[in-house]
Amino acid sequence: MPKIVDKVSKRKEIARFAMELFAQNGFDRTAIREITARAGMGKGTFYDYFVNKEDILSEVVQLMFIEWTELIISKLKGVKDPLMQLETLLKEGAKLGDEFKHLMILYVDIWRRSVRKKGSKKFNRRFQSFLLESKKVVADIIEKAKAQGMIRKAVDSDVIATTLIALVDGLCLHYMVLKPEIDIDGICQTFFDTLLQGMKEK
Amino acid sequence: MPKIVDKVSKRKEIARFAMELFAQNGFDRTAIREITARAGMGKGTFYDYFVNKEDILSEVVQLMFIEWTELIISKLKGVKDPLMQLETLLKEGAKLGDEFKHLMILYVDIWRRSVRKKGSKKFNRRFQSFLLESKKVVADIIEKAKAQGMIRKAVDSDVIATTLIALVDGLCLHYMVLKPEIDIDGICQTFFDTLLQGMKEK
Amino acid sequence: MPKIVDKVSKRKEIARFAMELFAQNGFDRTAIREITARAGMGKGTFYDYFVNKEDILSEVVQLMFIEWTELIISKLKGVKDPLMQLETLLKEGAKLGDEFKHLMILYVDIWRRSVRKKGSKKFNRRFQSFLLESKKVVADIIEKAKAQGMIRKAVDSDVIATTLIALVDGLCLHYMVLKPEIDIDGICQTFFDTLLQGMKEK
Amino acid sequence: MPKIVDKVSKRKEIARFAMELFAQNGFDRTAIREITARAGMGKGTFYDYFVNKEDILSEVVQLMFIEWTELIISKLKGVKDPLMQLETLLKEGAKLGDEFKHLMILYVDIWRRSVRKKGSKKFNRRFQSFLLESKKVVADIIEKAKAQGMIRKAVDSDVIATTLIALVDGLCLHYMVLKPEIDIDGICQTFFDTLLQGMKEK
DNA sequence: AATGAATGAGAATTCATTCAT
DNA sequence: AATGAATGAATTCTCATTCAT
Repeated sequence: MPKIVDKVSKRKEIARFAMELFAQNGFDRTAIREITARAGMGKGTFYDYFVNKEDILSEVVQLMFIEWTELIISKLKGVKDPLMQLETLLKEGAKLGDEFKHLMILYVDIWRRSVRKKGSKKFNRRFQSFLLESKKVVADIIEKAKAQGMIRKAVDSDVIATTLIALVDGLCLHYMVLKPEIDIDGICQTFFDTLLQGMKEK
Repeated sequence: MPKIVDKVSKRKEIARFAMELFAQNGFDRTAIREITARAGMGKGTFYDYFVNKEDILSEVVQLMFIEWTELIISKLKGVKDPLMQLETLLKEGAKLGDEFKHLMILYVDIWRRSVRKKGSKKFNRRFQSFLLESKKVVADIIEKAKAQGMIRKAVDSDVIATTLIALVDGLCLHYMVLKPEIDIDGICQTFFDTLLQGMKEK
Repeated sequence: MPKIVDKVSKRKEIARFAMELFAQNGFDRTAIREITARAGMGKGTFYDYFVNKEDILSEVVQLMFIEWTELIISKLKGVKDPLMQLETLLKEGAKLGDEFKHLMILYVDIWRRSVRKKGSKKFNRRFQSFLLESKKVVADIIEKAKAQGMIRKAVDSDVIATTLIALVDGLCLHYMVLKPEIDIDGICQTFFDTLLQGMKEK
Repeated sequence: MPKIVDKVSKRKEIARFAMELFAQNGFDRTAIREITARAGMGKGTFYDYFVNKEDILSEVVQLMFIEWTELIISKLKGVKDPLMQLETLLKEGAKLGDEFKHLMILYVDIWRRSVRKKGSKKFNRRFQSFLLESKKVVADIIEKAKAQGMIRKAVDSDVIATTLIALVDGLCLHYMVLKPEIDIDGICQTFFDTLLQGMKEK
């Protein structure tokens, strides 16, 4: 009997190495050879765990999703007030590309693939789930704020969640490119105050 | 020095063909041969106008900027009320990837390159200018709204402009990936109303 | 030594699965993994029964020989007259590639290997036996025709058998490639009549 | 202006090198690298002349056709009597694999590809033309024999030509595999005499 | 005896870039 | 100035075979 390998966990293990490389050089510019070399295995073994290069992306997306979520959760840890949570999310989210540039590079790569509709079914499905779940997390926070009477009941939590999430992504991108010329904290603070004003009970 | 002028305009001419191809297939997946073939010239001639493949990107960014700006201007044409202009900008901007998917593909490609800091100096400078100028256009509209007493004087037009621009980019991306599951018009409308509420005189 | 017997019969069993695959995709394009998968065994086990990939070919040749022979016998079943048997052999043989294309693909693959002298000793020996035995079957029919006074005693049954067998193979090939443009039945009929004329008592 | 190359003649030149290699090792077992190495050029240059590996086969088939035809013509040169020509054709044809084993190996490779219908349109068309033209040459000789009253007018020259060509191919194959055990000259002589008997005026 | 994990040589193909003309 | 012929490094992927368990 040969050594029995947990294919699922080895997939994840390889994907973790791949993620590092994709983050550094992008998906297209990372060769299978590099991935397997870093994982300390033979080139051919890759294909025992992934049907082709594309296949590893969906695994990496899942990994990034987990990493991303853990990051956000750690940022929100200790913040109790729902409104403060939203503000933190915006501020910290916008700066994510600063602290975790490698993740951001991978993230944009994924956006690019997804926009071009080049990815596999599995890849696209996973990425969409990621986006939708992120939105749900934010919507839940807004609902809590509503429940605590901090903002109007009429506020559409889904709409605000969608826009906040999109805004975080947008700011993240802009901040990365314009970094020194932008006071990201001030911008987030001021904008959030203005939006909050609009969400409060008149 | 008429020869110099020729070089410059030929650069632009070639870049226009390149832009079409980059928009279709992305930068990496477009071969020099394809560009020169479409431009009706020999493959080697490319290197008389660009030092390498990377070099053509900065030219293309400028072109995209012009195209992009003209697009936005045409969308805003006829809209007189500054607030309506902002709303239109948001709504139409978010849907740009729908109507002009090819431009969007190119746009994300450029974001990717820029975030990775892989581009040339010239390329990055041009892209930054593009972002800053876009923001300025929006800020001017907000200033007009302030001048007409539609919103509070205290509103920071630069901050709101920055966030709106970033939001447009973010929504654009999300919309492209989640298209069928998102009521983009409704979202933009509701969000803008809320934000506006926060910007109005109490 | 029951184990020995097991090995032999398992060889044949595996070879039967291999034959199907070789017939479909050719020897070179069939992977060991496909064979073992279809045989419901582990990939490594293959090498407990065959020294290498080449080794399975000789087993397959033998199998094909049996299949082939059964096919011919079934075609001749019911035909009593030796001359009619020869005619049937020619007609049906030439059309074999039509009805049993998969066998034909395998057959040509084997010819190719044999002509190139790339095969193992065992493989070549088996293939030669196959050809010689086929000839013998035909020669026997001719002898019967001679015995019944249908053709001249002077006819060299070995020569005619050799040429008829070769002709069947040749026609089979040509028919497969030129199929729609060839009236194979008419050709066989006319040719056989002419040859028969030459074999009959003057 | 760069060096101007006659693409058509260079194609043929490369194909000639390829033919040698295909003849030795078969199409599948010949790497592009080997072809270009023998042709004294870089690996990439191959694709300036052929769209892919398959593409060179049709060129090689044409080459083989020419070589084959010249061979047959040289064999028939000096033979005036049409019947003798047919006999020569049969005898020499059957032995072709002996003298020109390399061509034969290539020939069987081509048969294999054609039977499997794996080849490109161009390849298949060329091979079919080759077969049909060969048949026509033989049919013409038979017509001449008829014209000179050597055989019955009623003989169907097309049918006999088709079978003779097929027989040559079949014998060639059998002879290559069974060589030492076969008196090919005797077989051809005897068979042809018998067939001739059937074709003569009663 | 049986197995499947691991391997790496080797295949076809692409393409930015150079350079002789 | 313009060109296209030539190149070779690099890429993805396949698969017969080995071997530890």
